[in-house]
Amino acid sequence: MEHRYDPHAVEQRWQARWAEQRTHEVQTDPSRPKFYCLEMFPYPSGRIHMGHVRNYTIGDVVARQRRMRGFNVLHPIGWDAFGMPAENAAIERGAHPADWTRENIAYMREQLARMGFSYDWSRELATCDPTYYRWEQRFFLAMLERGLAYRRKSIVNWCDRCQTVLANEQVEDGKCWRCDSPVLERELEQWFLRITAYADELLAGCDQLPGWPEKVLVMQRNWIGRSTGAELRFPVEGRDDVIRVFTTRPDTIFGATFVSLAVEHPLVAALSRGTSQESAVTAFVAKVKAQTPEERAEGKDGVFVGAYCQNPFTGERLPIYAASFVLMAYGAGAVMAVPCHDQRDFEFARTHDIPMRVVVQPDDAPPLDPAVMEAAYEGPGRLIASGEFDGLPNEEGKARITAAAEQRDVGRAATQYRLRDWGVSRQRYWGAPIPVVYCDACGVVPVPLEQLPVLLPTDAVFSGSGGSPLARLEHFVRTTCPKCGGPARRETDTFDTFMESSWYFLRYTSPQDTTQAFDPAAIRYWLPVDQYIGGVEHAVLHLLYARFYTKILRDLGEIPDWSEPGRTIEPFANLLTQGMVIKDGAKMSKSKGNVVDPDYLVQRYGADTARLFSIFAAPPERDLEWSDQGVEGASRFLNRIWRIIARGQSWLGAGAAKAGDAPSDAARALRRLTHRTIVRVTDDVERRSHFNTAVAAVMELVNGYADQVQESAPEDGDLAEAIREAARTTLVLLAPFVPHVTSELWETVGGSTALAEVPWPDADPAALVEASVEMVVQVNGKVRGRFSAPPDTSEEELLQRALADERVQAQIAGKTIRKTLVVPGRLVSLVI
RNA sequence: GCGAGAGUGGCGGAACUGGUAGACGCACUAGACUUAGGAUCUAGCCCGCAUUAGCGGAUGGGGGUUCGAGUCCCCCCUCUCGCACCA
Repeated sequence: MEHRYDPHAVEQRWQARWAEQRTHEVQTDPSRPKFYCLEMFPYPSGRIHMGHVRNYTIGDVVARQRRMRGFNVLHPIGWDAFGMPAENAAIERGAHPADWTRENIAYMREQLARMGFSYDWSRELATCDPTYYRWEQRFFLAMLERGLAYRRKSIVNWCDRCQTVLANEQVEDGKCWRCDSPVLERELEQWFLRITAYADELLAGCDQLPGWPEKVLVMQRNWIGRSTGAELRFPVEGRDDVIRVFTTRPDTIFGATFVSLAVEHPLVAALSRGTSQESAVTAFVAKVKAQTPEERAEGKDGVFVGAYCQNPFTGERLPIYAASFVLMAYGAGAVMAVPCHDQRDFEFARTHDIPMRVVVQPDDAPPLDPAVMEAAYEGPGRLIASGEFDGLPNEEGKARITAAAEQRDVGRAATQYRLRDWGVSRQRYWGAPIPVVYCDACGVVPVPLEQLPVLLPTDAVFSGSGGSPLARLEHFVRTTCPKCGGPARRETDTFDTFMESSWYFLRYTSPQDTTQAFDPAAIRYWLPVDQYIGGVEHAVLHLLYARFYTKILRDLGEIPDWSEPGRTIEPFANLLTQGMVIKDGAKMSKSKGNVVDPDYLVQRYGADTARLFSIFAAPPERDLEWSDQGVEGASRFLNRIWRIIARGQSWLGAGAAKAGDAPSDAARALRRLTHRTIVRVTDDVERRSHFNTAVAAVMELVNGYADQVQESAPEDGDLAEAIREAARTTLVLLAPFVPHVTSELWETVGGSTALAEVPWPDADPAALVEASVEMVVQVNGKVRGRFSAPPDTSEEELLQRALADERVQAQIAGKTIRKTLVVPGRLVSLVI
């Protein structure tokens, strides 16, 4: 072996061997237990960054450890290859998005290989490949057929910079998730997927994912935003129209004193027409529509529309207002206003001088008086001034009033969701074409299955303006109607790229299949993903879409349902959301100039050091603060192990010495340390996902024997054997973290099989037994002494030994012992 | 405002079910080896007082439960993230 640790030579050697022997390729093999380990696939932006290094190292540790555990481990990689940066590159430097993407993939593939990640490269896929997206086009047609995909004109989020529509999930703080420019509203014909039809199932699934971080589940539940209540109908005075409102508080119907409509509500214009309010309403609507969403959120403006409706329960005449805070997109775009029991209505009523009526009176409180109330009362209580419902607890009132509304045909129970259908049309080139054509005679016509895939043309021109490049390609746009044979035009929008990332993890199970999207047997064997790892930024976007897609593909019959009876199908059993890599307090980014290039790290220290640092510096879910010295420390540790093995190589590799009848204390102690470390590391990796403490435990082990490794073996044969075991265990336990250097050293110590094939060790319970444990003596809760005793010492004896301790004696001298407590194996507690 | 999470040495972080607070690493200090070392090895390293044993204090602040609290309960403060007029 080399005397000096040369990471490059070592890493090249092992990477070449793994590639040559296809070490990490796997087959679907139902005779073996499986483990599907997946990291969120990268966008081929050009080069990998530290976030990738961290994400993929965590995944690789899991994958390699589970392999050693005997699992058949699927650990694939691919490329989320459609998307805007490719198109922007085309606009900026004239590179074709396809070429730009291909070159980036080639480079990043090399980078990942240099990190030593144990992927099954035979399963690599890229979403821009027609052999991939053709299946997506087919899924879409199937959804279309079942009404799960539909087209409608709608107000959409428009990013002017990206020249495209954004999904609700892609609007952050009123800004584009990608480029941060303000999002505008536009009215466009768009394709939607009916994710709202799956709202309840998606919600139910949240309760069946114990392996997910609570934080992510909470975000998903909030995003779906289910609320239950009633839809009530308010007839408009003097017209046939009816205003439908959604309310979660049907119990307060007797307190409704006005009704508010969104400015976009069709009745606003209709009702005000011809009244004295018409001009005021027109002006107000124009003003509100011109406001940005933030401006709109500022105030609680409104105007009387000049008409009245009728409270369906009291028959009372209620004025109708147009109000800025009512959202057309939620519920029916209309609200029944109960000032005394809703804070917004309260404020609105105060400014517009609208009457207020208390209908819920809290128990054990003085009667509420609208004249002196400073805020709406939104808590529980009993109904008052509510006719036949008086005296009911308000929760019961909800049910009773809803039932009554149904009986009188003025309303019904209703559920609302915050979740909107997923708009999937994008006015961009670099995406999967939406497989429909428009025919003047036949309308919207799906492209027949046998004509799939609709290929993305390669000869588009990228100017960055004038809309989608596809729309300007006559040869693409112009086609014939599959139904009538007449002239027709192709859809020129492409799919949102989240369409591709919503099912890639399924395709990995049979990526080369040209006859079907998925091989059911492979899906049944591999799914669900046992461990999914990625950034929290996908908590709602990708992770919600992927869950939705899985359920929809089940319903389309594309995949078998792998879920247990009574549970909903879920793609990812366990989710680990890793934190960001930050430097100088900020996320690494080009614009901040605080980027550390993984290539530089690998060049200077080697991949193993980069891997070790990114694992050791912080627990995975927390942010990792970059530290140059921390990297040095990781490198130093690997060098240290190298030196230790090198020093003892003449005897560390020798065969097992005969164990003596009565091993020395030193030998026994080291064995105990070795096996305790096995327990800790196994638990940290398999159960806790605390990889940083797993590494720390191995460091402690190394500290426990390092100085005993000299050029020749110690005289004590049992100790020599204990050291051999400790050194080998070090390499085995570290193998998932730093696979190259440990593989190399494994050869040095005479490992006969490749380290990656060595079974993960089990601790020997006998070795864990301690000859004696250290006991602590507390006096009034403070540690005053300690002694060693065999673990099976009786409580009385422990107490006697505690009392005999000199320092304890000093503390209790002249005092009365009022209470004693013995916790065997831990401590003796005295109260004086 | 609502929801989730977090506040522990100079720093990253340990302490999983209440039981020796600060593992492991970084930085720092001293020493050894050295022509030299940012290499390596040895020792020290929460704070204060004593410095040889010891004593007192300390996990954002304040209360509480307990023989015993970083850990459990209540109140408050700060930070991070998410959602924010959702009727």
